[in-house]
Amino acid sequence: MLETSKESLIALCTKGQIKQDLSRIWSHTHLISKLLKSCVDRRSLFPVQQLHSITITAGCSKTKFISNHLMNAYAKLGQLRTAQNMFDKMPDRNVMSHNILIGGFIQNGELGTAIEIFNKMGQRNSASWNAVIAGMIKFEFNDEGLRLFANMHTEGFLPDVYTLGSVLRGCAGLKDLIKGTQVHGYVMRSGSEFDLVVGSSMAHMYMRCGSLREGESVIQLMPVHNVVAWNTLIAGLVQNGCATGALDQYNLMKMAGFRPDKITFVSVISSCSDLATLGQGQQIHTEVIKAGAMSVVSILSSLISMYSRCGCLNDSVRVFDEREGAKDDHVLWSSIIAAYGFHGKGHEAIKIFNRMEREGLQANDVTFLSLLYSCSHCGLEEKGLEFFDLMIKKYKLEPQIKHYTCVVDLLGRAGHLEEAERFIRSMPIKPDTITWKTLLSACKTHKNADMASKIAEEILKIDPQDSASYVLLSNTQATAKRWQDVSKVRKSMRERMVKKEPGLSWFELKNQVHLFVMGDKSHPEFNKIDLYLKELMDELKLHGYVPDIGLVMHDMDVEEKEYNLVHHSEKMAVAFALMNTPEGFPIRIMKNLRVCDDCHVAMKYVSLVKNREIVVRDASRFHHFRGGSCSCGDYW
DNA sequence: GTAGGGTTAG
Repeated sequence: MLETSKESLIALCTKGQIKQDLSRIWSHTHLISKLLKSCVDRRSLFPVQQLHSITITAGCSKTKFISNHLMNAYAKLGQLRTAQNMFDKMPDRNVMSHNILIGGFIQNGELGTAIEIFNKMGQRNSASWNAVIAGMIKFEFNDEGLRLFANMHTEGFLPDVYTLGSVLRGCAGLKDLIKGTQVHGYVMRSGSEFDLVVGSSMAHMYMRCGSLREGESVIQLMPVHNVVAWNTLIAGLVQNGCATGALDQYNLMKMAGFRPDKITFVSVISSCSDLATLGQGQQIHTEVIKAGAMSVVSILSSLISMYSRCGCLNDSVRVFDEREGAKDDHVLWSSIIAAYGFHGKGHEAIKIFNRMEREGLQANDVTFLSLLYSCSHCGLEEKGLEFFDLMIKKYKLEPQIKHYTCVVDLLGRAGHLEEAERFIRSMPIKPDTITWKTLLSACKTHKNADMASKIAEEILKIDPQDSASYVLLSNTQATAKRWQDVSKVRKSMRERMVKKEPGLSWFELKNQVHLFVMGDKSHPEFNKIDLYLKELMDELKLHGYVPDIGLVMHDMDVEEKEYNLVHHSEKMAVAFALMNTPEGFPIRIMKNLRVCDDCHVAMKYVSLVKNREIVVRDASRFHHFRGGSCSCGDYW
């Protein structure tokens, strides 16, 4: 049929390297289909065109088998118009021809055209359904994808592992636990729960819906694992706030003989960010270098963020400056802007943004969010409002709730409380509890107890169980010495059974994390710490420290109040750190809530009296205490 | 043909 010899055909597609398995193929048509496939894998279009003309000369270009494969190659290599032309001219299209074209359009982002082809198909098979369902879910039309899954079922097609994988991804995208659990039922009935892809997708679905336990058990029940299954588990743990568990699984994964890939690294680096365990972060950074992955943009952005959140801004800057690979990736620029902002260096953040504009890089919504955040955290109200304007007018970006909340923060921190409230009420999006809480926190900073009560009401209308708001409100009232109001807040908390989130601080010593819970005596060295704390506080008092007992919520006498204040988790952590580190060694402490006023004052005294640099990361930012003052300028 | 990830307000 074909004049061209086998060897020259193979040479054409494999750059002269004749492969054993290819030269064993006898049928020319079979060989051509194999060669086309290899061209797609190597993403080279030229040999495809060559093969096309050869088949035309040989007169076999119109056979169904060959033309389907040619069309597939064109479609996969982005030559959709050519593929469609062939499709239109095909005398006898079959289901496969349709499916190929659908897949091609989906891969090239033309979902609409793919759906059109699907709708016009007279006959479909499971693969046709799978292709459109996967496409819909890929482009986040999850609802539509799931609807199609139901249609597929009513038309008598049985879902296979491809269908189930896509559908589970759709449920994950929608965070729809109910639908996801129903699909779990299908999975069990079809006996595909042990399939690697289905299992990982299902575990991912559960974890995205917050069902950590179910996700873990799906993974554990799988008889065979691969890197993706491990990654699903590790990422699921971090995303559900279980960073310690993620790092444990990471170690187990390595012990089981799996090599972490870029996605594993991203997840574990982000765990170190959450825990602010610098030592482990550095260790993983070394592993990344050894694995030769320092040019992967997602890893670099995680590293920049990790170092910043561990209190080492210099290292963030170093990773950014020495970045290999994509120098113009806007995510890296956004990361470094956020890193500066996290440390209260708004002017530096703005400089980076200006450089970004000069270099013609496209800032996106995240860039602006980081920028607004940086401005509000160092009192650059005017600048921040300018950027908000720039974002809308010049960059044509539609602000999201997060951006609006930043603006509220900008206005509120600067003391323009009424303007902030007006701004919230005039927003085109409905404010959420976070937006209101931002304003409430500004009320506390500026000691406006009346407004605080009003704003707290708004929040409790949306979420009556929001403990942080009760605490903020009560603290604001306490600052204004409105004791009756304080007890009113506490009463309603009791009535509604709202529990205050306990204050936690932790400190990393020799790669081990020591956790301190407010008022908790369970640390093995509690007695020693307690004794040391007492001495420390007395020493601070000699230098002028006065405990701010107004902040303690409970009805107690002065001595008890002081005792309570002394056992705030960050004070216990700093005592433990002072006891266990050499003189002059900087101390890094992390806290889950915002640092309280009294601890903030005490830390300043500690840094002065003990001549130590203390870095405290609280729920919203960093505080660098040195020589009796704090980098936040008492503004947090 | 299929799965898992990064920067981001409080």
